[in-house]
Amino acid sequence: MAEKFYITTPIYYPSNKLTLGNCYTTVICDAITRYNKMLGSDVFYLTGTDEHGQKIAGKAKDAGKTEMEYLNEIIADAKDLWKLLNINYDRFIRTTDEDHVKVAQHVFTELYNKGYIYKSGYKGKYCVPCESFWTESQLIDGKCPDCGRPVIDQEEETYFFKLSQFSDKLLKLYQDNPEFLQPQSRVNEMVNNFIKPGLSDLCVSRTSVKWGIPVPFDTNHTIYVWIDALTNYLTGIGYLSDDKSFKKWWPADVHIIGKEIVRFHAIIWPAMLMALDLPLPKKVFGHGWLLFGGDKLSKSKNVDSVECVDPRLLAPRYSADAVRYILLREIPFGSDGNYSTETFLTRINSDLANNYGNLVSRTLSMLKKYNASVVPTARVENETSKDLQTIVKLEAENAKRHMQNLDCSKALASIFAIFDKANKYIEVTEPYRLAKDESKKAELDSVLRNLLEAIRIGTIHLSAFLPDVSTKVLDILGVEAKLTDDNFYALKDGKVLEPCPILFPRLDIPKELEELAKLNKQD
RNA sequence: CGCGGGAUAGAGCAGCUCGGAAGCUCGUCGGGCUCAUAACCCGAAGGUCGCAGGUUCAAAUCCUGCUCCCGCAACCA
Repeated sequence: MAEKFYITTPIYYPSNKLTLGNCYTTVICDAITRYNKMLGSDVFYLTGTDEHGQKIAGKAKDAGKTEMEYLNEIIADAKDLWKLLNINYDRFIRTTDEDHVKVAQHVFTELYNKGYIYKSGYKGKYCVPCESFWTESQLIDGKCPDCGRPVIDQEEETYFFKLSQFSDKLLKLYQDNPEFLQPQSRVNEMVNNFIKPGLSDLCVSRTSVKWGIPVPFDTNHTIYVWIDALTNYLTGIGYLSDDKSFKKWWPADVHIIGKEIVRFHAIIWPAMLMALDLPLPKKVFGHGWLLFGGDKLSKSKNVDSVECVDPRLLAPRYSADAVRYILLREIPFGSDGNYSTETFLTRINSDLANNYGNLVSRTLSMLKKYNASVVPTARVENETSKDLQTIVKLEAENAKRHMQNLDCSKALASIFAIFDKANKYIEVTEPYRLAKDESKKAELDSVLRNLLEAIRIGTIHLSAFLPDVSTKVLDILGVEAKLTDDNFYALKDGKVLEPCPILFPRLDIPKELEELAKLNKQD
């Protein structure tokens, strides 16, 4: 019986088109999904969008559209983007989906009936034109941080969730389950910043925000973001609508999120689930950010004007695999990482074109020249071949181990160590020299065979990360993307291999930078 | 003293838990090879490991103080 694995991205806020930063989380989850499937797990991958709130309503109004008109356009773009990047999600959930509205309302009512939600008042600084509440600390020079206009004291009737009751339970959760929130530093942050000082009750409804899900028993209120957004993880797998599915998938195995929303997922979300008597997710992982020249890539900052970071432009030009690769490889998992177009292009050249692409190319080329493209059967074992096999197996194991820790970056480093070793193996064995001596034919065949097997094993692992190129190579080799046993010789003896096209053309980086800058200006 | 993270070769990072000859990738320079996508392989240059003290036979690694950068700071995802 296959093990189940339920993984989620956050639901993104579509106040603008999704960014490369959103792609980061989504691609990571996709790679983890594919890898786990390859290991034989039964995986459910949920992603989607959080579509309510003041900002969306305002954006739609500015564009002269209804909320749904506005949202449908952005969501269509998001889905196109995921298609472009080969994202294999199982469901794209929208908080405006009918089943989700029911879940959010059900959860709100349930919490109310259980006595975890009560009605009270919320006092705060209010900006009338923006229709937004702000805290004292958010104000800039005592004025609205959004529009810079003066704010007034205002009280609003709201419902509160008794978050304050959960401090001890959350502390115990972290203590009993060190795996629950990762990386570990995030736990300290939560405990020191929020739990130790004491949790306050949480405002869970608004009367001032109209674009939202109505509180079912008090329709003057809309359900505020927390209950609306977080419960998507329940809706996505059939809570209330498909009991069998829900029982199969819940609890989530991991919520992959950005570090900016750790608080919601590590404090509010488990508290809500405890109140509902539902099992808690097994793990919440708060990853770092894609930094762009030291800044966070955000929807509000106009980084596009500085450099091209639009995946919609990069993926068609350099392949989805290349975009996936830079995201998965360059940022150490759990920390922030720097992104720049130059790094991106350099990685394509050095890792994808030179290391991997060229390895495949030179191997198949030698196979064609020296053995008529036929997979050789000879197996002359010696120290060199054993060394290659040892490293390949070791790094394959390392990749697997890193993926158990969700660390795509390190897993890819291990996989590329396989290709690196194969390139060195060619240097040591000098097949082109063996080819000149007919008495060395068996040795030559053996070298070619070992190279093909190393490529096969590395590429199988790679297929979770770079599905397009891996499929191409594995098709040529005639094997499936399955992590099987440790057998080094799995290719079919005597199979004739088709020639391989250039997998990643080498780029002229200065020229590409120039062209990208031009394309960028046109937008 | 609000909390957390960071400061290591031109760039990006690892090493710090459990002190013991400073490592990886890219770039630069030199050499080799020729199967390959001017690719591949080998070698070299380049660092007072943020600053100042302390512990120790020995500190990037432990302790103390300081400087600078980034994020969070409760209802802004």
